[in-house]
Amino acid sequence: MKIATYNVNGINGRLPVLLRWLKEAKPDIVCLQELKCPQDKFPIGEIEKAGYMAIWKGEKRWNGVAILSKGYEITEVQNTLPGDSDDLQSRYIEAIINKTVICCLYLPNGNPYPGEKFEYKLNWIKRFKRRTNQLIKMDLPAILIGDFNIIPTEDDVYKPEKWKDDALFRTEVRKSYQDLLKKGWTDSLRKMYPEEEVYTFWDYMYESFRRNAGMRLDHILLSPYLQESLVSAGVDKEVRSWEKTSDHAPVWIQID
DNA sequence: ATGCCCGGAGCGTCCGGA
Repeated sequence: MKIATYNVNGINGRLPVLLRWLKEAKPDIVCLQELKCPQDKFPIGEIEKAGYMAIWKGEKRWNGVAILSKGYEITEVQNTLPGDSDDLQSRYIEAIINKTVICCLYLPNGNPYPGEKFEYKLNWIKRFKRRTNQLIKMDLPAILIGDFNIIPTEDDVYKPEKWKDDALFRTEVRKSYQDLLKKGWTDSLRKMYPEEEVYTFWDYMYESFRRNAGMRLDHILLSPYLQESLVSAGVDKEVRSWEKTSDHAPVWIQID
């Protein structure tokens, strides 16, 4: 089973790129972030024509997450992250597909630091950890997948010294990612590529892609139940070079 | 390197992103 995540940065503007990638990469399950479309503007017709079922949680202008599946039925578990009924941002959707819990997330960016947005990010992480700890206790096949907006280590960004006080790289944010790994979650891309440079995002500005000034923000974490099932993983970096592309590239794993 | 690029909303020019 091939499972992928792709921050599309606007699903309607990105539709030709998304459909081309789906056709070429043939993932079974896809988690999308930054739909940037209201609930009733999700292009479900085109997605179905491409052979996928979908569930999604839109928002008028920003955020928005979706889960696509080819062949396997999707059972939605929840489409908000529990723990704050005042939080109306569409950043979390969870489903069971092929007996596996798929947690699709678009974790807040948190910039500028310090400030309200950074505090919102820390709170969101706290709520997320409550859910991930529940899943660990249940000892079942589960996957945390999406745009974490966290650069896990100094090896995951082109010039770490420039990002010290950025919300993507602050020590407390990095620590929270390491805490997930300590609880038993496996960073699948890092497991498959322990030494290599793995970037998933390149800014539109400053010719970042040409200079390979990238960072690793999109992650796929496996519950202990699944850690021996990981077969392969990768980043479809060439998609970042296509016309009218996203600033993120698709990331995928293959599990037994 | 963050003034520089994008998408969305909507029609001038913001906001948010990372």
